Amino acid sequence: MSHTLGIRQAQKQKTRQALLDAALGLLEHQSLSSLGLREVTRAVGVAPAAFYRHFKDTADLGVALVEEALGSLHETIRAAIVTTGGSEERIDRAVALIAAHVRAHPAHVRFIARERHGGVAPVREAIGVQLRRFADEVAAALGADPEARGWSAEDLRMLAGVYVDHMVMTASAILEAGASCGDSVAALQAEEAVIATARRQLRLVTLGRRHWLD
Amino acid sequence: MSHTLGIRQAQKQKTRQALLDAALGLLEHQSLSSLGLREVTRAVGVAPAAFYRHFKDTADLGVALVEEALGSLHETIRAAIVTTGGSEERIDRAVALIAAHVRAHPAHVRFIARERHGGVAPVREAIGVQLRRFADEVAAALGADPEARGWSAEDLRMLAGVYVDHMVMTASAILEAGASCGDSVAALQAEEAVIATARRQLRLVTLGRRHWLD
DNA sequence: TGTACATCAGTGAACGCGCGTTCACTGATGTAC
DNA sequence: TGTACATCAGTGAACGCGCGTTCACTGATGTAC
Repeated sequence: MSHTLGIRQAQKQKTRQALLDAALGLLEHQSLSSLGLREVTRAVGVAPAAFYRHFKDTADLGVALVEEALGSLHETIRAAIVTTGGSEERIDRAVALIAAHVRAHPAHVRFIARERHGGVAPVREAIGVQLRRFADEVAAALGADPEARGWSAEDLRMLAGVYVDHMVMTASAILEAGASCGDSVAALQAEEAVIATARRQLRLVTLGRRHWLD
Repeated sequence: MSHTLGIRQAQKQKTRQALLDAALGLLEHQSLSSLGLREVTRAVGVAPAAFYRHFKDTADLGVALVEEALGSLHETIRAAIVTTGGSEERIDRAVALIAAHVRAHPAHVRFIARERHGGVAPVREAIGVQLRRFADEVAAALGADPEARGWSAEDLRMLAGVYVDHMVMTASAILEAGASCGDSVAALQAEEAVIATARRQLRLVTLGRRHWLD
């Protein structure tokens, strides 16, 4: 039989998750550095003091949000890496995966884009660490590809950095495109334009990659 | 004879600039959305109410900071555009110009990177408008180059977007590299590594660009 | 040039408010026998 | 199974504090004659 959490632990987890969800919602229109502990507990419907049973302060909650947000992104990246086929199809699938990720987790994407260079150092650092980890993973995958024969480790890392940065920028741009249009038809068109540009940019990178060792 | 401002106007400008400078300093360790009006006036040494003689609120001050920060960046971009020579030299000079810009205006660069996706909508939009303007300008310059024969307007805009985004990312990365090392020798080394990577990335783009119409 | 009045950048006191943090508490859940 | 005690997630009241905003004001600067 599976190990079920005690009722107490399960309830605690539920409250913790409610705090994280409420915070993520509130962060749609503000930065973490201005998010108040009382705002979050008010949104959940618990007493302010209850916050301290789960987090030291809002920066601590922010770090937890980083784990959550980049955990989901990690899966998307892995899925994009294992894609096979010609470069054109791989580009299309990678961009489609990003677009789907943005639609599935818009608040997570916004949070990462906003706090990546935000005013809360521990959160900024947590994001930096994870993105560097993603880049290492992408670099390893690129190195395994026969196309990368003759590439130095440094060049592979550079290329991986381009891909990871491009992914974050594209995700954020898709989000922004969708948000800046009141009309939902216009929003979809704007998103499509961003997606088309992202594909074009990846094609440019692919061409550069192909001629890197010329 | 030159038109000198009245004493009153000159004093007002001086106070206004002091508010902007103080705010920029305070924003090194926080986001605009958590910057308090009283913090700023306290740093300058004027009464809180004096703030309202210059700005409606801190978001309004933030928009003024965008003008200031991107005004200086605009000059750097123009300088990078008019660079001549082989692609390798142009890349070296463009990256050197960015590095010099970061050293000359670190707080401006930090502000733009932080607020580009930050929690204050008017500021985010002001930055977006200006960066799009820069991209238009770069696209126009690229279009004038004989290398761009046969490129569609859309492709030129895409390439310009790559350059502008890369510039902002690189500036922010140089800053971060310099800040994350306590040791100043290590900081310089870290900055150099970022600069070397940025050059490599631009070389990749140049190669892609050269084979775009193949 | 001198005088009388207008302007307005900056003052300082006051306001109501929500903040983060602390504390002793309650009562449901967990545990030992 | 039942009982007695321990744990601890969440409560609610209290605290001191700094916030944004308002207002009548002051006094240097500007202007008209």
